[in-house]
Amino acid sequence: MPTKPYAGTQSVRRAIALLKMFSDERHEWGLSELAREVGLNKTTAYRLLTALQSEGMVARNPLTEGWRLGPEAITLGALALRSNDLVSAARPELEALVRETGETASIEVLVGNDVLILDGVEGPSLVGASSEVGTRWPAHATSTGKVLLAAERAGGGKVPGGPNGGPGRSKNRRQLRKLTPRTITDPDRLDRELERVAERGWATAVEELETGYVAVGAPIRDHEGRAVAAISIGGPAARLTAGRIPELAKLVFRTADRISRRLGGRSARR
Amino acid sequence: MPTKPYAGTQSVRRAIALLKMFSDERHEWGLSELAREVGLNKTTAYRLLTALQSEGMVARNPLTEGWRLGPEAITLGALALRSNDLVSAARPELEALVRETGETASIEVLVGNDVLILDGVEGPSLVGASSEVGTRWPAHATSTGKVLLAAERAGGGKVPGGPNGGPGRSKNRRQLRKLTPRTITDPDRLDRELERVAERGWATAVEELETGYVAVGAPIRDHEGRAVAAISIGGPAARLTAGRIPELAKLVFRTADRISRRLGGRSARR
DNA sequence: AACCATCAGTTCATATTATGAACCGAATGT
DNA sequence: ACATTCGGTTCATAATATGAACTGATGGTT
Repeated sequence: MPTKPYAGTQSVRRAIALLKMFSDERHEWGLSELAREVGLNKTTAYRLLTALQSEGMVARNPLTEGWRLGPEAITLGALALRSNDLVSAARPELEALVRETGETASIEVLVGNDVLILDGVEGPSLVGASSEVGTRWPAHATSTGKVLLAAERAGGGKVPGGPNGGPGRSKNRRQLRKLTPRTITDPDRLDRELERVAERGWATAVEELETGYVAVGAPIRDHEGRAVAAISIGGPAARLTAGRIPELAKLVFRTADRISRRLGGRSARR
Repeated sequence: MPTKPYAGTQSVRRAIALLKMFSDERHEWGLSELAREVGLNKTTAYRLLTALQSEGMVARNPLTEGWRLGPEAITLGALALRSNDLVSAARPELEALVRETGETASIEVLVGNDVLILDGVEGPSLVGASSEVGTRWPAHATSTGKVLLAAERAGGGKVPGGPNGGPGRSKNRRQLRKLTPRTITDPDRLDRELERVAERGWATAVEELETGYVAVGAPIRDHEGRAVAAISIGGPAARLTAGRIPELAKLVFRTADRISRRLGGRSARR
């Protein structure tokens, strides 16, 4: 079996790969460079792009003639977001949490080694975290990510950078990015941290994602007790002091539990 | 030329067609029904779906085993939205407009025969319009849509239901949907309305989209004077009375003009 | 001004790739 | 007990996607 990474349609995966090349750093691509970057023949890239264009998934900047994401991507994304039951179930609880704590709250899911922000409720403070829906952060540096990774780990799943990746799991061995001086990048340390998180049921991220930013997260569980999402509150380190963390953790934990029950999930107590 | 609607990759277009089957009415599909609905062989649909799944564009509901949109769709959509320069340019102006008028404002683009909401700023009133980003409305029943269609028309473009569709333009001849008793559904009447809109530079939609809802819209133009988007304010008919329309139109028009200039566009004066 | 490099986009012969009829076993309904 | 419908798989076939080579335009360099 030389190279057959996936059964299925190659051209479709290639097309999606093209879409994924767009990022906040790079809204727009020229054909040649884009093709080069994804490792496709220019002709192939061109054909795939025109196909995507005909469906509105990409569009061309009339000025620069560059390729960018199209309106249909927006439509689909918004729809995907709305069809996520988690968001609607969590919204009122998040709002309540913000009222209680005065900090910004959000709900996130694990996708790959990142957490994806599904929804956010801004706190009243001016110095607050701005949680942009749809953005992603490295899981190992966030409270929500730790909570979800801890659940993965407990379920025998693979954890990024983890030392216990099964045989042949080379894809997973990639480096844990250091985002601040306090980001946990040592796989063993992360493993121990996750073990602790799994035990107590909530996680913190103290200036591990961004200097000066602190967050506390807890898991939302489905009817089988699997952690399907996590919520957190976050704000400046000046307000989320070590002394206040336990109290906040309790609130976040309880809110997560309430959302779980809304979804027909069981209590977070293991 | 028998059937060769587009050059390009068939499987990619089919895959996107699958994605587009998801809607607010239908978050989730079973394989067979979905395949039947898009007119694909079940095997083909299955393969395309697994390919999309491997890229995270669709995901499966672990409970029902049904197919739904995946997290990657959310990521892409949010990114597409952020990479739209219009949104960031318009935001502060829309906020100012809301402060001035007390009504809800939004910015929209034309995609096909619909307008797509790119961004919205809610008014302070409780009885307000809720403008959900990413949703679409039939262009002919909205103020923004009329503004954009009027520009199409002026530029010799095709207009939905329009009598002046070029020869062989059958796709375009489809019926104008009647959403309220006041929706314009007669192509000739719409044509006259668009002519008027093009002349004066702004449009209204008085209980044409939804009974009790009134909106006023004006176009945003790029450096070549092409209308690339439109903004509007909208609210309950009780507040947006006929007497108040001209004054509101002036405000909306000026705001649109200001956004155009922010984008390096020229003044809306033809 | 001649040159070179790089761009977007097109052509076309090739075989790789996607395709769909038929099939399987499991649920579900009658 | 039988009939449907489901999700999913197999496999021979040809239709489809592929990429090397080409065109023509643009822009920078010497």
